[in-house]
Amino acid sequence: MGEDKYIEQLFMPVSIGRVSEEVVLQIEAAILDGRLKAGERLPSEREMQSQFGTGRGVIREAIKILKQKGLLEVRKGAKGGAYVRQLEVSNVSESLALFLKQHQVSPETLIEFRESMDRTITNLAIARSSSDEKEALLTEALRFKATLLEPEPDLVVAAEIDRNLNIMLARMAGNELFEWVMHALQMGFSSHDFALYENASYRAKAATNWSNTARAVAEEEPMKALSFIGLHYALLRQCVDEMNGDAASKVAPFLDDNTEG
Amino acid sequence: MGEDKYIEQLFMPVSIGRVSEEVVLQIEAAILDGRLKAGERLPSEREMQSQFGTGRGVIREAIKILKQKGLLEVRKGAKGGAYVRQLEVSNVSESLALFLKQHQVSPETLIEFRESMDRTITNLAIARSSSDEKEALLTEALRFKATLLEPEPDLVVAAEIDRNLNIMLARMAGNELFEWVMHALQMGFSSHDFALYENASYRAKAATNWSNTARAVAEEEPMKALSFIGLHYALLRQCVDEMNGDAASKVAPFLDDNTEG
DNA sequence: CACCTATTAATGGTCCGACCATTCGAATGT
DNA sequence: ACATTCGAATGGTCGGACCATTAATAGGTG
Repeated sequence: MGEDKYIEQLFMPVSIGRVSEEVVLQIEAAILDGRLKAGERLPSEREMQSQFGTGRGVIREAIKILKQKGLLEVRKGAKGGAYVRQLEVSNVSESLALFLKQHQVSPETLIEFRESMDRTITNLAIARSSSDEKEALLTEALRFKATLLEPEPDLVVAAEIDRNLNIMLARMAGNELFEWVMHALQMGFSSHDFALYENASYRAKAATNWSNTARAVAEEEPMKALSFIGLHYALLRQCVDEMNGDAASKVAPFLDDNTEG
Repeated sequence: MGEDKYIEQLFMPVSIGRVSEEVVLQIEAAILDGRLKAGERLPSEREMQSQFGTGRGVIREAIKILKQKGLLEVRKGAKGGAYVRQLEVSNVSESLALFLKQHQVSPETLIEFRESMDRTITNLAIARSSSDEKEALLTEALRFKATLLEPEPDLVVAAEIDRNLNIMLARMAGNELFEWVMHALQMGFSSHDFALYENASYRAKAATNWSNTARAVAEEEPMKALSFIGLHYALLRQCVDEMNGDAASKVAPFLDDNTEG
């Protein structure tokens, strides 16, 4: 009974404007204020229907929206219902990826942004991460190289490792924001990364370069690491240019000289 | 009639899994594939109801979700309906702001990230922006300073100018991503910026510093500009620390010496 | 007693039909 | 020619019904 009282005080009957919007706002406010915490369960649709003094369709639409926002998780069946959820990066990532996709951001714009972030991340990662983390990064980079140097490399697996390497490095920077933004960018970027590994020549260079970068990080050599980062993006730019049919001669041909350090 | 045929081919009757999800996916795919372009109108709910072979509630929930994603705009009345919309940054911003709010990101995390971006942005802006843009930035910075140095400064207006200055600078970098990410961050950050201007002492320093930064950009002096950027964030950190009751002594007291250059 | 199975109740998912509110455009009347 | 009125299209809301899924419970079986 006491619990019913709490719940009854949680929501006010809807009065103004678009009813469903109002319901969304009230529930969202309750969550962000902490009145509803992660893991807690909202009343059933039919209960809220009477609490808000509205139809069930309105409640359902509101729940769907909040679910889409990532604030709720809906389970069906007995003991089902809407549960408050901890927001995840993937929600932001999806939103950004959708935006990038519809806006047709040029590859160069993405490359430039990511390169600038990678440089900052690399510096921070070298300064802040533990030696264990640095070792783990190197190990993963070597696995990446091994995967790509096989006669018939599994590009799907390689792309997955590549993503993971980027995320690992970002996490080592010790600032969640870098990790999240990096994560978000990769969703709107993966197609280009993929292109880099379809060409056997670039594939080898990029793989070697990643392991060189990881080693420089492990050895706490920021200048070396940044050099390799630069080379990575130079390769990526060259590859993208070639795919677009631009004259490859625009890029320095001596990029071919990349060898194991 | 020909148009009806097109529309009929756009959507397939729903078959698998959660029906509403399927409807969302089909419409979203049609938009992202370009089969539905911005400004175009979707069939009415009742038409889609029969095209998808489902109930109207399902269609409504799907439309609500796509509206929340920012892909659709819904108008009521005759000639109303769901219209395809161009995605805006604010969608990403809101998503990110919501995330930051629920995750209680520490001020230092945000400051650090923004400072690193600001440094990159400043370099790019100096290199790429036109002299007209640089002049405009300086003019706005001076207006900002004038606003803040009044006896009773309007903090709301000041905050607005501050936001605008940041966006202007980011735009001058010539890469939309910086502008967008900056825009997104400000929504989860404004409270702290505000704090900086509530204290009269910080207020004067920050205002002067912004105009110094803008002048350095206008004079194409990147090193100077970056110095001022650094000072801005040093001030912000000090201010945040003080508000948290931490020992202010942790910050160098000679930050007080900031004067007009 | 312990374990498996069938029943039951709660809940979200879907569908239907009705009515309201808003908006546009055409018909109508000055 | 202009203003007014009316009708139709459309989204918004409501209430009820039924289905599908799930967890808990009751009951049977070893």
